[in-house]
Amino acid sequence: MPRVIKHPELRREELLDHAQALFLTQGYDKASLNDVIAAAGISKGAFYHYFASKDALLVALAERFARQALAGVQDILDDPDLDPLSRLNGLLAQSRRAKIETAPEAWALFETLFRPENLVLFHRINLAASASFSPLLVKIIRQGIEDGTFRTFDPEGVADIVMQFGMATHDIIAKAFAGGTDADMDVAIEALETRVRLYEIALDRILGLPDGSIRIGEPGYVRAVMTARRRTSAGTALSPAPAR
Amino acid sequence: MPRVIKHPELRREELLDHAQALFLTQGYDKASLNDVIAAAGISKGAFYHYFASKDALLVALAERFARQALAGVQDILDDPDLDPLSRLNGLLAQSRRAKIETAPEAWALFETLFRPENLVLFHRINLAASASFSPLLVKIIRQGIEDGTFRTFDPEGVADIVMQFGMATHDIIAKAFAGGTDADMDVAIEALETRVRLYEIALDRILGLPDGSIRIGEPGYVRAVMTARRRTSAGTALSPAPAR
DNA sequence: CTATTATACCGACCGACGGTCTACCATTCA
DNA sequence: TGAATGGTAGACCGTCGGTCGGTATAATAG
Repeated sequence: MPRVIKHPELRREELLDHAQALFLTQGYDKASLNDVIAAAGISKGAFYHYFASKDALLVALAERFARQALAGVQDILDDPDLDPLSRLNGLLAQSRRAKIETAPEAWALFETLFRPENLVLFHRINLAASASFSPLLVKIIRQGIEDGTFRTFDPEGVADIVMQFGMATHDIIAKAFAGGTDADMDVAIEALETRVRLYEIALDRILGLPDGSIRIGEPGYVRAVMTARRRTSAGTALSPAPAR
Repeated sequence: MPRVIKHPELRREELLDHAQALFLTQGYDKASLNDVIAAAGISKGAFYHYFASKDALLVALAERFARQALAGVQDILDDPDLDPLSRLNGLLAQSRRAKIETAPEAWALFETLFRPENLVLFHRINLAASASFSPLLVKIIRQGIEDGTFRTFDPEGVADIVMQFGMATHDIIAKAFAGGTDADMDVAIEALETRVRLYEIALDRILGLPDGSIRIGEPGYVRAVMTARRRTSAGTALSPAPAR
């Protein structure tokens, strides 16, 4: 193997890129370190120069995901004109938009992330995301309580519920696409649509808001987005490698 | 090694017992098949006579857990005199009671189950439990809607939320005990107490009930149980094996 | 009471895994 | 020019989940 020397940060990012592709397509356990280093065109020694273990690679990957997700909502966080309810709605809607509408690979990513073989990876991302987002949610909720918009005695608890609902929604989205036929998917979309409505109303009531205040997405939004996706990107999803 | 022949069902249960102990103390990944068969005093060949893979062992274990949990609430399910709200409350309270108050090993189990190394095992149990319990919850909620007690348009969604809340509570309980000092734990208990109250109110409102209808446990219940636990069973928890 | 088949069990063995280690090459700075 | 440094290579190690050929016991049939 020829010896190629690259800028360390570039190497690191490359490793994360290849690890991401392999972990998502094959799962964390099934994708071996040898696969990763082969894809990156690098030796074992070089790998262990950058990461202490396979697990450390996973953690770094999860952190990168969380960082990217945070960057995606930074504008909403920074906007000084937003009241707490609008900011919360913006966050909820954006988290949906970012993962469904934007970069095709981001969608493929979420479609893939909920497969059982990616449980560990998903959990790590979840941890990293919770660590980043929960404090922000708590802050928003606290502001809402102060200015009288929200009414609750447990901001942290509500923030957790918001995160849970968000994750549950993604889970359902993934399952909707996992189903085979178009008819299956229509059923799944319908279920998702009502589920999102339930989450909206649940959050309204938990936060002491009038029904209809929390808007994760307009009614019909999910169906519109997903049928659009279905048209434009059939086969875009990351698929498991055919053989090993 | 002498050849000992046992009744197949007994052997199978024994294998599950040893697997349970090892998976919980060391985690599914860290506990090797060799550990399991050594503990069970059995050969590799014998193991693969009973289970197709290590994963199959995990699935069987998860199913056994779910079966036991279901058995623990069978009386509430069967009681013909319970109205939907009482039945739901009974289920919620019992799920807490069973796992906190009863058999010491059951408690140690739940304390252990939330450790990161048991993620996979936990997830499998969760799946099995959801499969068993969700339909029952849905049925109860449907009845409540029919007789006018509950008001919601998505019984399945509400059932999911109930399960989520239940699991989240266990998570918090485990963390409360994981903390080191007594002061840490007092804080954790307080947090758990308010969190349970939040879940109660959230479910009230999601189900269109007056606040205070859902009772997961009396106020102060968590503190009482956990301090009792702390006195009687310090060190009962399953601890990781010291070395390998 | 055999003969035969089915069942429970054994343990050597396999390829692949994550991880370690030594050697070595390329650059930098003395 | 040469020593030090940090990135890189790949042989190697112990262990893992899983396979396989075989053996002992139990069950059934003739």
